Amino acid sequence: MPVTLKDIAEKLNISITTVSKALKDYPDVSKKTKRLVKETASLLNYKPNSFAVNLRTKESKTIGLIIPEIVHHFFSSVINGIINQAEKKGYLVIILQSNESYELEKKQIDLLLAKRVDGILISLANESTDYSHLNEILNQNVPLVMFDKIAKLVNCSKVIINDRQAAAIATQHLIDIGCKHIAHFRGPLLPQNSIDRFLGYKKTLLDNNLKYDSSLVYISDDMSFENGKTNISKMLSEHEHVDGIFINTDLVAVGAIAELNNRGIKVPEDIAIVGFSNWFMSSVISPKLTTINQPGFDMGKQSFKLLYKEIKASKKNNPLVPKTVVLDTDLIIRETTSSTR
Amino acid sequence: MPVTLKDIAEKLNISITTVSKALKDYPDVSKKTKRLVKETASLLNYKPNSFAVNLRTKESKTIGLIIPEIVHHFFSSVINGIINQAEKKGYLVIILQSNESYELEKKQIDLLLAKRVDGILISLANESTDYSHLNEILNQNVPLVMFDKIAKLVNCSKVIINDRQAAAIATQHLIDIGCKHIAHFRGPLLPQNSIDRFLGYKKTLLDNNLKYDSSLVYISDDMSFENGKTNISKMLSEHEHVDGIFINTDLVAVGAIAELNNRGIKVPEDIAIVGFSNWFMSSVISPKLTTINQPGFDMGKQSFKLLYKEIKASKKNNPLVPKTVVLDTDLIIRETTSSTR
DNA sequence: CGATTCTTCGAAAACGTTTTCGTTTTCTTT
DNA sequence: AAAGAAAACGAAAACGTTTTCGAAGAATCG
Repeated sequence: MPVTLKDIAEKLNISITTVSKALKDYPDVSKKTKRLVKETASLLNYKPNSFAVNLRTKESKTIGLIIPEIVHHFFSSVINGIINQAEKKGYLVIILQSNESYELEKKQIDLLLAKRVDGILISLANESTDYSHLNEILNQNVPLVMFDKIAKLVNCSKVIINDRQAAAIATQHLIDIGCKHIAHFRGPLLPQNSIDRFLGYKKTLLDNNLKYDSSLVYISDDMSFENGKTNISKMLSEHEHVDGIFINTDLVAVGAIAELNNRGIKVPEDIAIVGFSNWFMSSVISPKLTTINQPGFDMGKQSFKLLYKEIKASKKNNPLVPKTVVLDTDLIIRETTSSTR
Repeated sequence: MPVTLKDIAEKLNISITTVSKALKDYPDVSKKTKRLVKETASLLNYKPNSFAVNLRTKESKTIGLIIPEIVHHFFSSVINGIINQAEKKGYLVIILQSNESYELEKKQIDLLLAKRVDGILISLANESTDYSHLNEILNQNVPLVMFDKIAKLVNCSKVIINDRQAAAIATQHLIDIGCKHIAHFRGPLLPQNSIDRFLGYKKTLLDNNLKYDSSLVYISDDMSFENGKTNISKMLSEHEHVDGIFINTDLVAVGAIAELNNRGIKVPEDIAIVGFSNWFMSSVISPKLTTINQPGFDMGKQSFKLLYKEIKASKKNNPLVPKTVVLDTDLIIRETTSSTR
């Protein structure tokens, strides 16, 4: 049987109240009894019963995290950042997966609300277009912070990168090294990310007086390695003089490079490539991929920091104005855009 | 304010007891009141206060998971398997990271015990050689299951692969395709995994009447990409006619391949390579890596299943004999060992 | 020494649920 | 209609903690 306050109290012949207060350094307990209590507490190896503490204090020092998928370099980096930061503040993290499904996302939120977590961090599933489940969180006065894949319309704090700007930098880089006919492999139509990256690509072309040709934009529905290969094949059969491609995600870019290698098309000499996300694999393939670094760890860290502030404010019943943090990305130049062109 | 049993009771002018029993379908409540209670419960959107339930039932339907690192393809697959299976049984998962540090591992265990999770899943840090912290878990009667990186001496259930056999299969494959001088890049000295893989390699050489040469065994301390490159360099300067390498982990193998590519040494024509783990990247590099598939998702699934049984048994105060589940691995033959040799 | 202020302690309520066990009500049977 | 059995309900304790508020004892001051 675990030892309780009562056990300590009986052993010392004092009241439970005094024991509790002694352990929490209340001013109305004498130094002597404090010492006595603390000694026997550690002697008996006393650990407060967190269930009782939760019930009494109405908080569990636990937060929930919902992400589209765990097995994904970017998201696991985010998780890492969140857990690290949370631990520093004494919070534990329950992780759930939406598998990019709206229904599942909804269910996971219900689970977390039922568990009465102190706050929720979420990156939306691609499918999610209805936001009632998110507003449900806010209605119950549970602090909420969204990151990466967000819904602009939901009134909560957010942590994102400037996708549009990052895409512009990537595209500009291709232009700077001399590319004239730049294609784009974009992500699915819905998520804000792929829309913004596409817009950044398009605007940069126009800003540089290059013509925008919609037939040079290919969609990768599932952002897979295969997608990269098939998109390249399609592109090569439809266009002759493409000399650069900005590709939404590294994985797709890696597929594209593999197919180009197969066909004996030289990267970057014939076609230069810029990816997006800086997955680990990008630096170990050949040629190494130039890409946009997406700061996953930092995004996790910032997200928790924001949530933490909200939790503290909400305890004081002191609503906080939602805030959006935009993180810097940077262009990592590697072999797929550099060499003697 | 969240609605409680009391609210429902007052609204219907019955006792809290009856409300509670009605919601849980006790037999001594009439069908009529059950209907009434359930109706108003969903009307008021009643959600049981999990803190109170935890305190009363002494369980939280939450388990803890400690792994060396999250940003790692194999471990994130394991996490995925665990979370998936746990959810099916109504359990949530708190994830912590040991960063391969013994001290941190100890601290994380304390955190989980303080939270009073219903059970703990752990894969050990490489550093861990002292097991008192693990026995502490067992002493407190908290169910414990270890997976992948285990301690044989701790008396709990375990889920592992047969590292020795897998290494034997990998080495035999190299022999079968004609390799005569096979090197081994092993992991650190401590973890059981790298010991077993080394032993599998050695035994297979001897079984095939090839001589075992300890100078052909190189250690990768941190199992990194760089490790692979430096090991190759060292090996090439010390040995001339190595024609095959069995490498403990895919990442190291990828580094090795990169260095061999740099030096114009052909894989697999000059040197064939077999990796270990089947990380995602292994199938996207060139040449594609032959490797041992380590079933991460399934390992997570089996680990939770075992833990679940232990939790149920422990509730009945009915100790369970620890069991060790050994999962199958398979050899995935790709380009680094196949071609026209 | 009496009155006042500090210092130190403890009784008790509260958090919301589950469950035991006794009581009341209803139904069946003769 | 009385007695017994069955069905339906509720009082109360318990889980272990936190915190308010009052009281007792010790110290201070005039």
